[in-house]
Amino acid sequence: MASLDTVFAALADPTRRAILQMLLEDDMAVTDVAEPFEMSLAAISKHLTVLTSAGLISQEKRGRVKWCKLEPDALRDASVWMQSFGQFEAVNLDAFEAFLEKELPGAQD
Amino acid sequence: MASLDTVFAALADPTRRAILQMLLEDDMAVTDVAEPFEMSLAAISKHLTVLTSAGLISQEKRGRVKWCKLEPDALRDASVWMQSFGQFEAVNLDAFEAFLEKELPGAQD
DNA sequence: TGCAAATTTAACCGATTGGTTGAAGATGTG
DNA sequence: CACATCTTCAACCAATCGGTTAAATTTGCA
Repeated sequence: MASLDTVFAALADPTRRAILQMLLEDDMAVTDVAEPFEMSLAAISKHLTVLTSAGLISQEKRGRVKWCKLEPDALRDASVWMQSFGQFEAVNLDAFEAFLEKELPGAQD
Repeated sequence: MASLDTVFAALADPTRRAILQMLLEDDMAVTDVAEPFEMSLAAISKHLTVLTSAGLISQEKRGRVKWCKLEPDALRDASVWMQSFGQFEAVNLDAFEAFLEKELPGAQD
């Protein structure tokens, strides 16, 4: 399971975020992922390795071609982590804590 | 306005995420932020600079003491970006609960 | 077989990161 | 004023990052 560290670090690069956007459309071969970028194929290959070890994509080789597939589930932990901050004004935090306490008996402040 | 790059990069470090967690409780002075960590005050000061330039916290000096305050709005852009991937529109309380268990084992607060 | 295509590996590079230590600034207090 | 407290700055260090080029590897095909 990839850590929050590796997920956030993977998302911190604009090239990698653009790759994820592209893969939202469809699965792609490495060469096709690299095409719009003005950098070497080797650099894109490294970016794809980073995304894979963060669990954000998976890669499957069929013949000569390695297909890249988005794995959006990997964003769940990161998204939950962020939204716990982003919405703490919108939701009633005291009520939320009360909820947690009810759902997790023994969890004290 | 801080970029997605700097926000995600700031979140990619566990010390900085722990600092944000602490600031969820209340505003804190730099020295108090540093107290639980086994690293120098200068290192924490650098982490706080990173968080500030990402817009995730603000710092205000009153007297000798510089107070650190969480700025959760800075997560909105990043959150919106992640929402473009679909299934993370709302806070899922069950997922949040599971996440807390994983990130802070035995320490619900 | 022999060549072209798809992708990774290796070696290298400069910039950045996350940490250290020690000194230096600010600012309250006796 | 003298001194302690709060925080940053400066210099340094090893490790990592994002990129390069060139060579190697794996696979498909005429």
